[in-house]
Amino acid sequence: MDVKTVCLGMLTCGPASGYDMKKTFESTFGHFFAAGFGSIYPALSSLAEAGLVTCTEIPQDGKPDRKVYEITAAGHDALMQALDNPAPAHKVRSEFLAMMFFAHLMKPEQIETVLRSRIEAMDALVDTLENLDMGDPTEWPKGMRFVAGFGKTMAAAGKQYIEENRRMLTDEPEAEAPAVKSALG
Amino acid sequence: MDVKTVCLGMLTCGPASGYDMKKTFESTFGHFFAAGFGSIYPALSSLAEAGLVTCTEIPQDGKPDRKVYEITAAGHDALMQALDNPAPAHKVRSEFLAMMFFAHLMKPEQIETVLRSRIEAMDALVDTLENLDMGDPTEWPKGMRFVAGFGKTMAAAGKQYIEENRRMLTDEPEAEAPAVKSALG
DNA sequence: GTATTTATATATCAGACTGATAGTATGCAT
DNA sequence: ATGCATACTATCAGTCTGATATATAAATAC
Repeated sequence: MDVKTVCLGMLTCGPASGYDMKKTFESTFGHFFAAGFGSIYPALSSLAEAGLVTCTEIPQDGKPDRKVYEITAAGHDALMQALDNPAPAHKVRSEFLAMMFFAHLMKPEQIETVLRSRIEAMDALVDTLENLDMGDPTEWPKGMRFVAGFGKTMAAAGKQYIEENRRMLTDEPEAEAPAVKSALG
Repeated sequence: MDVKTVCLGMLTCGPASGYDMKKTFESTFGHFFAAGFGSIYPALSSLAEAGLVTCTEIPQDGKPDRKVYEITAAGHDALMQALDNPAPAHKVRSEFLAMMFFAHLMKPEQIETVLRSRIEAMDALVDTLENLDMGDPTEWPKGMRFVAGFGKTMAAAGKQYIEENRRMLTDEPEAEAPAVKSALG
C-alpha cells in the first residue's frame, strides 16, 4: 500500500488527473494517508509505464495540458492483489509526542502552547471531516464513512486525553534535573 | 523533529550506543516515532560530525566495537532550539484505513480478517505499553507516562470504534458496483 | 489601479526515511 | 549439528517529503 496503490484505488472511482488526485489526498485522505505532487506524479508515471493505467492528454489554453488517467484491467488486477494483505500497517509519526516525551526539558509556557496548538489541529480535523461536502452521503463508498468516522473518533479521544492529562506535564516543575538515567531501555 | 533530534533527546538521559537507542525506539518510542538502524546510524554519524555529540569507541572481543555517544553543550543548545517549535506535527500513515476506504472492492471475509488483525495489533500495543517495565515509575521523565497514556487511549478508542462500526463495512454487500463516481473530490 | 493571493496544471530535486541485506561472534535450545 | 536469539556495526535501493520552478487567469485586497 504505497502511493501508487492508493492512486490506483482512487481511479476505480473514475478517471482523474494528478491535480484532481492531489485534492482528494488533501481533503479525504489527508488525515490518514497524505501525499503531495512529489509522490503523486512519479507514481502516475510509473503506473502508466507498467500498463496499470492509461494517460490521455487534454490540451488546454493558458494552462499545461491536463493528463487524465484511467485504470486498466491489469491495474484492477494489481489493485486486488494489493488489497489482499491481511495485516496492513497503521503508523503514527508524531513530533508532538516526541516533544512531550521531553517535556522535562521545556518551559511550562512552551508545553502549554504546544498542547493548545495540537488541540486546535484536532478541532480543525473534526471540522474538516464533518464538512466533507460531497453530495448525498448514501452515494459514498461504504469505506468512506468508516474512515472519516475513525478520524473523528481518534481526534476526539486525543483531545480529551490532552485536556484530562495536561497537568501531568505542566504541574510540579522539578527544579533540579530529574533522575531519568535509568528510565530508558 | 527528525530522527537526529530524537536521538539527541534520548542522549539527555545518558550516553548510549546506536544499538541501545534502537531498543528504545522499538519499546518506548515505537508507537509514535519508530526508527531503524538505517536512520539511526546515519543520524549519529551526522550529529558527531556536527559536534553535537561525541563518540567513544569501546573495544569488545568477538563483537564489533561499541560506539557510545554522549551529548555536548552544542548538542544541548540545538535540542533546545528544536523543542521551541510551537506546533509540532502528528502524522498518521495508515495502509489499514486506505484499505478500508476501498472496502467495496473487497470480499467480506477479507475485510473481517483485516479488522481482526488491526484489533490484535492494538491489543498488543496496549499490552506493550502496560508492561514497559522500567523500574520505579516515579523515576520516569514526566513526559513518558503522558505519551504512553496517549498511546493506550488511542489504541482503546480505535479498537472500540472498529468493534462498534465493523458492520458498516461488512453488512449489505452491494451486488453491483456502487455509484461512487461523484463521491470523490 | 496595482499588488497579492488563489486556482489551474505540470514537473523536478535534495534530503530523509524504510526495510532488507550483510557481516561476525557467542550462547542456547532441539 | 542446525537453527535461532542476542549483540554490534553498516550500507543501499526504493520511496516519500517539502520546497522550488514555470505559466496563465481570475479574484481579492489595499
